[in-house]
Amino acid sequence: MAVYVLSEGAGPGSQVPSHLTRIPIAGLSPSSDFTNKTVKGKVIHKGPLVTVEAGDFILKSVIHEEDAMQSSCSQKTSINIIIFGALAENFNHTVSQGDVVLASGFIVGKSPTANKDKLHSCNLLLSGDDACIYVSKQKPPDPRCQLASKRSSLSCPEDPRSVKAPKYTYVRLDQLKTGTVVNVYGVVTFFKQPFKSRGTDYCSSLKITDQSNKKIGCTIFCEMLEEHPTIFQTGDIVRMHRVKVQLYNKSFTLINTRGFSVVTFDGSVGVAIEPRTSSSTFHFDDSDRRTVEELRSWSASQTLLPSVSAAVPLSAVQPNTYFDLTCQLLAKASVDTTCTLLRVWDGTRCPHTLLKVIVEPNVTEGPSSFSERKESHIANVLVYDNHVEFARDLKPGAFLRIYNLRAIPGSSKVPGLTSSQPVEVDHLAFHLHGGTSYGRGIRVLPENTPDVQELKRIMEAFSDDEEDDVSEMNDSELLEVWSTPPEFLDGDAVDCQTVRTCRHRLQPVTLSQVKQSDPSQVHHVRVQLRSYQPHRLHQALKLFCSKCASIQDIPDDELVALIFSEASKHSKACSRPPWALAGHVDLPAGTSGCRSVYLSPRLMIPGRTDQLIFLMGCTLEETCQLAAAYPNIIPVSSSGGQLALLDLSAPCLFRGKNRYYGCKRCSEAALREPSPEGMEGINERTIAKDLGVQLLQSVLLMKLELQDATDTLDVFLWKHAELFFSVAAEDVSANQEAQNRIRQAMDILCPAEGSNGERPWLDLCLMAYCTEGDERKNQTCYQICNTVVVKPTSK
DNA sequence: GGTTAGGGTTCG
Repeated sequence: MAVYVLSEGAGPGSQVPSHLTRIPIAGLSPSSDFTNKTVKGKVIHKGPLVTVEAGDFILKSVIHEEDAMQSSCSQKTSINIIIFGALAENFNHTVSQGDVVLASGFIVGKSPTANKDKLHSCNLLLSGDDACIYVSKQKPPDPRCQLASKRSSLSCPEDPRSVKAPKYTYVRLDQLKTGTVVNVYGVVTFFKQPFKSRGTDYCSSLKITDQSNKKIGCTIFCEMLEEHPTIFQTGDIVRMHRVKVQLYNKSFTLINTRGFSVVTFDGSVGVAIEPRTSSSTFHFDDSDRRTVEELRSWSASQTLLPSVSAAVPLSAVQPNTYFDLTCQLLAKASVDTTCTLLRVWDGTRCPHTLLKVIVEPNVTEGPSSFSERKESHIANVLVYDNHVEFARDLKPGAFLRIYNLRAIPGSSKVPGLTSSQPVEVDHLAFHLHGGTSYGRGIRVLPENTPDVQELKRIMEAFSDDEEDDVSEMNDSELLEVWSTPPEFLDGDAVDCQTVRTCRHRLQPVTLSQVKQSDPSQVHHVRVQLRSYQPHRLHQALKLFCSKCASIQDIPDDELVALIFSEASKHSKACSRPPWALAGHVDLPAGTSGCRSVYLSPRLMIPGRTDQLIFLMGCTLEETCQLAAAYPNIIPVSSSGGQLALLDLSAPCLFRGKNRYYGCKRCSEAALREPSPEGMEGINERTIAKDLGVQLLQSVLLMKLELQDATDTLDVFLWKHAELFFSVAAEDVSANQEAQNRIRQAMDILCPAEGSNGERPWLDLCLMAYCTEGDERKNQTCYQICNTVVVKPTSK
């Protein structure tokens, strides 16, 4: 007694046991013997599953013989079939209307409904061990059927793997149509952990992209947390079924609809494809596997996608940065109603002195003290507001990822019972601010994730015994390991000047192996830096347009100064735009005179009238001086009697020491009145939007020559350059400290010829990819990814 | 069945 699903396309006949013979429906009569006989028909009606008593069922169906054997129009070729017991339940799960079935082991009875339904005068009764139904799926059935096929362990007698589940079709993100319900695949470029909405559900917010390069926002409302996407980091791949395409703010958004389901995969090339889903019905076949692999490979080659991970180990945390921390919770304590202390570690030691928070032992969950050495590896994380509720459910021992954690230097203002720790410059405090901006939140990581496995490996190697520490090795030992070719080194034995922040579980390879590998792969290497370009680090700073992907040098100051002086020559009285108010601003002391400015009356809010000024007739030098006093300056000049923006070769905006440029190709720049809504949180993005300017982004671009015992290799440092140096590219142009940080890092990684410094070994994650441009088509390039320079521990 | 939100850092 079973329902067998036959493989697609083979036709029911080919996989049915050969001792069975098919007979026509029309010729059935109650008296005959039907041992080893079958009838075949399409299911034209499928009744509900009726429970007679617990575990006993009846189901009525009608099949129609389409390729009627020896039949004429007048003959009855549709017949009722009544199925009993577990077979009925099985049939209900497996068979859909439209399927073609072949039944055997039946009894033929007299149909009591023949007069009413005008069907065959007989019916087929299927019950007991002899009854059998072979199904040939004719169309994609309700996806819920897959659950049934798993539960009831349906199989085809010849080949269990031939059970074909329906094939879903997936819409590329540039093919979305408003109002349709679609299935999609995408690489996550932004996400928020589910947070409580004002309604009844939790809300997940994410943005995804695919090979079409379209970025689509998605909003998922589900009451149950487990129904939400299980996203651990940007770069993860999601597959969503039954999301509706809506238009919001002229952009498509995807929102879950009835029957929504989502599966998430790790997005890294080379990591096992393990679906993360709460859905027990989910379907995954070779074509899904292919899709995931293609998206991984494509994503790895995209320099425009956000960093694969913002994850930084405690050993590489820099003050004044936001980062993601993968860690284990050791203990926690409620500080007050809006703040909870999480004591965490990741097995590495932060070179900065960390803030100490003292709480009473009786409010601490988990151990209230640790060995001195372990204590030095523990970070105190203060989580606020909405995160307090989430933290309440966390258990010591859990593995966590804390998103958008902020490292604040020198802060001693901590609520509750704190030590009277003096404010020292090097003290670092970790805050998870309230809200969900930038995906702020906490997620518990399951034990089987690669990240947690890696964490455990590091933690197991941790010893409370100070002597075991590698840093305690004497110089001659260090010299010995440093002069050993990298392929002979144990992965952890050397103090490396860099650490990888990725989760690829890859064995390090040599550069010669890298060169022999296929492109679109990720490699881990241990190398030295032989040389790098440009040596004048300010030349490493470029301007990048995220819209047209062009990259250009930062305009030379002389050129910019020339544009300003030319513009100021032509700055005579001109008609002001109807919305603007005209005024004057005094030049800084030491220079004489004053200059025309224009203001928007929308900004004439007490206390903030000078938030944004349009400045006319100033030299570059004067503008820079005024930028110290006015937070936002837009240089303008007179053009044809009208007030106009300067040529986009010059900065379109000064904000303090920062200058912002627009893309000439992608901007439709014009002087427009600032939008009032922008004034609440005025910044370079809101201003650029008002002016129609596509802002150029500061990026760092360097070429590094790597070497090991086997070969040398030129690689780029671009997409993850900010992570590598722990600086914001934007700061590099205006901030001496950021410039020094890069200079110092490069001096350590690649000491100048003749200096005493040894070239340190570097653990790097390298991404290989093919260039797509016409000129250098199919050339393999390499970029350093997921790698952070570690500063030597301050003595 | 309809609603929630619609990314863009902070009180600490």
